[in-house]
Amino acid sequence: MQVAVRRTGLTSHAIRVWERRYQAVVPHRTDSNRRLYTDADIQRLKLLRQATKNGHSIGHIAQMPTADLEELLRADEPIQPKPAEFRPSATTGAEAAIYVERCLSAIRALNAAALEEELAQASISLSQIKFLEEVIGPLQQLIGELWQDGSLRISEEHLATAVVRTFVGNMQRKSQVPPTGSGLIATTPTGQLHDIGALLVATVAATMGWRPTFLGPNLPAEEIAGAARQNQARVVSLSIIAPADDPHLGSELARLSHYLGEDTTLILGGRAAPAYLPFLDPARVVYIESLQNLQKHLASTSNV
Amino acid sequence: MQVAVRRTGLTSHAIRVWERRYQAVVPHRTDSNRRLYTDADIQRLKLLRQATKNGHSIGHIAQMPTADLEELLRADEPIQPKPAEFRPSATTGAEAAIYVERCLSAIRALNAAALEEELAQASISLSQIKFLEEVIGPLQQLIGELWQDGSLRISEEHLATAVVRTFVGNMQRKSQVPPTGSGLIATTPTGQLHDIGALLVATVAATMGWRPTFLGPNLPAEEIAGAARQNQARVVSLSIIAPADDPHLGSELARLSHYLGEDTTLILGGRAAPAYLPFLDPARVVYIESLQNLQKHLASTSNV
DNA sequence: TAAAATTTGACAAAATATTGACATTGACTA
DNA sequence: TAGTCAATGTCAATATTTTGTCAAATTTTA
Repeated sequence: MQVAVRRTGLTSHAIRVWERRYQAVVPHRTDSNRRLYTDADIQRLKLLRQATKNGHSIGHIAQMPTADLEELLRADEPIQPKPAEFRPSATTGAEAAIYVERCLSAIRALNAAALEEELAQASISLSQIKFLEEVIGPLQQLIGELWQDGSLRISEEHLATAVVRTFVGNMQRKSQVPPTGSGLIATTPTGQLHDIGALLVATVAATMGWRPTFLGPNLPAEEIAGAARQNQARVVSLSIIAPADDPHLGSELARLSHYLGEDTTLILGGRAAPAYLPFLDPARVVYIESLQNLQKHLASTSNV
Repeated sequence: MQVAVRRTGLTSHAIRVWERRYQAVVPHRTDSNRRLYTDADIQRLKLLRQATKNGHSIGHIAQMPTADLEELLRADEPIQPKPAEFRPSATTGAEAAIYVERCLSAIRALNAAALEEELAQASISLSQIKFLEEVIGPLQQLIGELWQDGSLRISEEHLATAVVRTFVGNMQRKSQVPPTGSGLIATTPTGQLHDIGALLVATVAATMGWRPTFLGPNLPAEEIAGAARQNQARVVSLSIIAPADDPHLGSELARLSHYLGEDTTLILGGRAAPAYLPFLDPARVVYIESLQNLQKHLASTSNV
């Protein structure tokens, strides 16, 4: 299955040869002898790939239990020191909301370690895209609203931002598959100070084989265009949260669109983004309202 | 095993020759005669490497029990910081400078992956405190200067900030030892927008058994005091880079000092910090000019 | 029919191991 | 002062193993 290829970042040859030589992953077959990989198989292949990238020889690790592989990676990359801990799993729909709730409690307690533990739990128990879209996204929004209210202290907001940014930044790094795809710039334009949205975009792009470059918030049009050129980016993605009536932003975006080459697509996302679409040539810009949408769009563009 | 090379920072040649000549570490072998290192082997190699860097000859220490090696390194530590014109520190200083140079190249290429790789290399090759003080610190300063010059683009600065922050944030988390010590707040006061310095403080504190809370930049005195109270922090650390003549900052600091309980120490660090010492009661504030200094101070305070 | 998947055998590139040599360095000695 | 020598890291040459990729033949899918 070529789905496996896309999701693991391995070549089909490699997957088959690992199966043939080491029985690293032995998938089920259809009646017509096609391989059928489960999510667990995919996950295991990803772990194997990561471990081999860290220098382990495939011959040695191919037969390890998956749990040992996770342990191995944790030892190599001392970035995820959290041992999993069992917890009554909530109903799938409300599960994300529960995590958001718990995260907020940790923030209120100014407890960075607890917040991080919650995020780690959530990211394990949810699929990546769900985690980003249903935990990180709502959490950010909630923090923003409470902050507007005045019912969240600045220090609480700061702590949350610091922890979330490091966590998602790690996710991006960890989920980077090999550089098969083209470049993508993720940032926010002048006046937009919140860059977590752009970081989410970079993370999703990384898992899909793109080569994302995250440039943080508040970047002038010229800078964005320059970076896009230097990185030969085929996509520039901007996150625009608020306000919906920035008098400069419209022209800034128009200018950016003008600077970008014909072969570079502009993607806008974020709550306030629709307000600025009229400033742009509809043929040159794509508005995405969710990360799943982004995922689809990147998938459809990547082969061109 | 190539893993050994990556995790110890030694060359494969060195590892083999140490084995051949001194039996420093004799790993198990596979059927096909490949070396297989255990975690303990790796740890021992790391210790040996560190010890040889401190000037011990490998021939003398290669056969020592691992416990003695640890002892040896502990004994060396306090000696290292002292001699400023000593040769070892000169060589390692040069080594750090090389890393800084390479990091800058990666930044100029807008290559986040390369930058991160350099940081990882440097952090393996240098002791933690040196890495923070001689690589991260100078790199931040260099970036600041180039940015003032206008010879560093905003996008480059943003990228560097994002990568460095994630990297150091990870370090803090990873080096957190069990929470034996008291609480510490690391942040910057109103007007101070650069928070990497505070992050460094949190990292050093984490390694020393303190329980640091990093609150990001630009926090009003009331917020800082509130967070300190809530976290029962015994130390509040502020990083003050520039400018040295902020008209509000003096009174802000005085106010903060007033809010803090008698048992809470205020630590100031950063280039512009000395300018604001006159605003504070000398008995209630400590100025630290380097991370090593901070390390000493925390060590002397922690047992009280 | 064209594209994609499977199997098998083969091959080339990369990694590892072994051995011996070489250059540098610092200490000791004539 | 110059020379000797041991210690140490690096390198080259060669043999062996490991591993990713490819090509060809065949089957399945769209």
